[in-house]
Amino acid sequence: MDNHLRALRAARGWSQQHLAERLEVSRQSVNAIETGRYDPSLPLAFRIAELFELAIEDVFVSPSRG
Amino acid sequence: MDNHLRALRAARGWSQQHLAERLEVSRQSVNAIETGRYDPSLPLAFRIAELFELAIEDVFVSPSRG
DNA sequence: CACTATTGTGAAGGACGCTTTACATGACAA
DNA sequence: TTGTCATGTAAAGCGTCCTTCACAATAGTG
Repeated sequence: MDNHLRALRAARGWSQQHLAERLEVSRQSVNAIETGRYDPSLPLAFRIAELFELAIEDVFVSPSRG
Repeated sequence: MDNHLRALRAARGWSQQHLAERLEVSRQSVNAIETGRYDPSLPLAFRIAELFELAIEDVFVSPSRG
């Protein structure tokens, strides 16, 4: 599942470390999601969307929608 | 994380088995999500929202939003 | 009664999400 | 060169997601 996390983070000038702290996850988790190694859990996806004030569908891209 | 899956399914008169087949998961997975035993993965949450033609936020309720 | 449909749950196993610790790289400043 | 920051990745461990097989309980039908 694709996502726009790196672009959203870069647009705010945040490091992975800073984003991880705001999300209360490890820096490695942020990195893994950005590099597509795995998808976040649903609760973490909610926290990410809320932090960026976007809908989950605007952060994560369903494969069936391209 | 709370969700409205049971109500959405009931509104369409579907059994857990029928919903599970449409989502391509097991009946036990549907039951576990409905009874709150665990949250779905993000990809499955997308499939559920798409099936009901709703936003993920309209199916699953973030704890931080009550 | 027997039979079916629906739902809830348990156990065991595989794959994934997230952690901590750790090491390596490249960019940039002193 | 030395030091720091940001990033990428690996390993080990734990809990979660999802599976199959299985059994129980309830409700409705014959």
